[in-house]
Amino acid sequence: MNIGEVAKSSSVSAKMIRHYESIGLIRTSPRTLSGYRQYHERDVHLLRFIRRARDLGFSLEQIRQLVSLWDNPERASGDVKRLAQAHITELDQRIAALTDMRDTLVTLAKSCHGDHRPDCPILHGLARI
Amino acid sequence: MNIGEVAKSSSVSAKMIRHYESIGLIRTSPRTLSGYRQYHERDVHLLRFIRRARDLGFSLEQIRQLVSLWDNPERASGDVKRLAQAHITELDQRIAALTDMRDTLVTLAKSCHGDHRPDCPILHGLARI
DNA sequence: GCTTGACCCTCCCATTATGGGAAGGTTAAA
DNA sequence: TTTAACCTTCCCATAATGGGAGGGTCAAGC
Repeated sequence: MNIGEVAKSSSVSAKMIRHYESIGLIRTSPRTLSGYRQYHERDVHLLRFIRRARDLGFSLEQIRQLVSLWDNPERASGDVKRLAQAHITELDQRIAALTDMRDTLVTLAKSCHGDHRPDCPILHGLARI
Repeated sequence: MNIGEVAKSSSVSAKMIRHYESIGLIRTSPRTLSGYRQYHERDVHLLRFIRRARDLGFSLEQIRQLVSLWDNPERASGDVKRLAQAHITELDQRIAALTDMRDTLVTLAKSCHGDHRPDCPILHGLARI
């Protein structure tokens, strides 16, 4: 399989596949005589795994750990669970921070009459420390 | 005031103040003969405004618009409110996306016994498309 | 056999917001 | 006068992704 076909079936762009190779997230693939990268079905699986983990907000560094666990039949499921739970905690913190921002903005926006008059509590609220 | 003092009282690093100047978010400041940037109290206010907007998740492009509204006594409060509400919508979408990720991960983690055994539903869940 | 279009290759640059650090000039206090 | 704490500009780095240039390759149709 050439890179384009793998890209299509894994939903990871060819650009990104080359990038993942260059940073060592996936192994370098064999090449044809003319230099084309050659892939197999198992590469598609790995790339789908990576894509899905990205969609779930894992960083490439975290995915690197997940991949090494995935590759390793010796790993304990506890290792994977710990990684997942650390990531859940991280997501919770980001959600809480965004929710705080949102609530502050909603409060500011409520107090603004939002018409043609120049006076605006949102700007006052932003200016005040 | 030199840049270091402004940085301290606005909570915006000197590095960032120079950067904001270079991208035209704030005006170029006057210099001393030896080239030191000189600031006044109103610059501290503006930088605090920017800092607070950043903390609320506004991008620098959005802040550029807010600053021009702030600077402009002619602007209608409705303009500001529209910007704020667009940003609230954006925050809501990001919160929803993160919450989805979190819920998926929690479901996966729950189904994983998390002990020394190698079998792990989290990895199966990530691998499945 | 030759053209053509769809591939593929590498390399460089851009994004967003922030920071590190080098190399060198300035200021103020001891 | 020395010295420490400033300041300056310039280059590089981050994370993840994409755009595009310049050029090679492959397969199908003529």
